[in-house]
Amino acid sequence: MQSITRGRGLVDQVTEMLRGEIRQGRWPVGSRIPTEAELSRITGAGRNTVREAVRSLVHAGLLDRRQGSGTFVLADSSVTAVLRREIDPARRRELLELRQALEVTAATLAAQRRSAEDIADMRRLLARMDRHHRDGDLDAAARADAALHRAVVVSAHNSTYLQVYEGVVPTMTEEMLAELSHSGTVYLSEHRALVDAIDDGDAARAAATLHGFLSALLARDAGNG
Amino acid sequence: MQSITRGRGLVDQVTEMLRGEIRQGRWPVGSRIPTEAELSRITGAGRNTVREAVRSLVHAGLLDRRQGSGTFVLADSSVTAVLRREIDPARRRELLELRQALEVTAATLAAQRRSAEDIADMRRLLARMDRHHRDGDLDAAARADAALHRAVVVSAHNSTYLQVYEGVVPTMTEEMLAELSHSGTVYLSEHRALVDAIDDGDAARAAATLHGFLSALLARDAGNG
DNA sequence: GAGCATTTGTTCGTATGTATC
DNA sequence: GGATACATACGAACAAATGCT
Repeated sequence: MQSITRGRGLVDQVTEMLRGEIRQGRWPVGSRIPTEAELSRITGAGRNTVREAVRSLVHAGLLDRRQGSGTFVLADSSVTAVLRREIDPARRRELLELRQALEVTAATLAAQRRSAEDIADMRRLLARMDRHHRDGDLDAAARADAALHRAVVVSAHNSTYLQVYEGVVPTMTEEMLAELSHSGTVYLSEHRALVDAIDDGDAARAAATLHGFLSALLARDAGNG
Repeated sequence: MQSITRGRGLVDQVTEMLRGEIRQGRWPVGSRIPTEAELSRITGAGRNTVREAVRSLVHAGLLDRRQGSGTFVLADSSVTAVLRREIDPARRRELLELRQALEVTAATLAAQRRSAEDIADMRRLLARMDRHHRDGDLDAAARADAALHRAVVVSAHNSTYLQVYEGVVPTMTEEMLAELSHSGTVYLSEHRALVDAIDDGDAARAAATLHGFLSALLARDAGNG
């Protein structure tokens, strides 16, 4: 018979198998997963069972099903998917404070653990921010900005941490875009100072730079709201 | 609750309705929700439709279904539910660092925003920790310890923050229990110093106390591992 | 332990809307 | 517009687990 035992929990078994493929990166974010017919053949489960398993991952925010087109990977972590959906963009203060908590500590750790590639990534994103800003492409500049903040968290080398932070990234990127198209400033020098501090391995200075930057945003937000 | 219009996305409508009842506390954590037959009657949707909606919330970690017994509320936030399930207890260092990020910033905010009730809660938990420790009930002492840390985050008055933190609490409580039954020490004076600093409104001292405490745990963990 | 009511678990069949060719 | 395939929703019947008497 098949490798999957028939009866109770069959859907859950298939669900876990799909989740595993996604988590381990064999089906990267953005890619299309095999058709239901193929999945049915691969797993040995009925097509109805496969459909149900896929649906539960759609509910969980990991997959996106488009009729006639296929099923695509939206995120590789349930934590990220749920946070992205649940975080209320209207609570700007709360979001900024969460960023402050996560990023300041991440900057501290990044200064202690950064690799050469980490630094190269951050410098590349800095340059990209600068270039897009000069070119007037504020949309791209905001995305580079968000990517730079994420790169700091990546450099902390803590995957649990990164899972939580990535749930914040989409909402944060939206905020940055609105903010940037409104004010036009990119705070390039502040970001450069942050990367320099991490590069130097100066944890205290990295934390202080980021803390000051986010505090300024918070103070201005309190003034507006 | 509101009745439901037939058409597309009926399952999603029911799901959102159930989620709303849970989020708004009309169905508290631990309580049993109406039977599928009742839900079907209340919403006007068929039982299979209700089942599908319930299933998605089961998968999200908000509900728990027991055959012959009923369906029970497990958590009131998807963020909390997913984090609780996904956080890997084996990654002790990562978890401690996440706690450090969340709790140190929370302590800072708590010192600025604590209410009289917040302080009363924390003092009550401090006393409980002490009492259980003297009585030799380490299990209860560990739970009071975890509850105290949670109370600090509550005092920060940031619900987004609390959602994330509560996902960490169950795993953290387990750790504390293992830790406490191993070492037998409760660090009562450190906790008292933290509460005093928050009570005094001294943000810097509160942050420093908690940062020092968690850093010590991290350092010892690095030594062991 | 036996019996019974309640509740979820599973699987059919059927009807109806909806997308695609 | 018509035909086909698919997705969605409903209902019904029975199985299995639980809790209470």
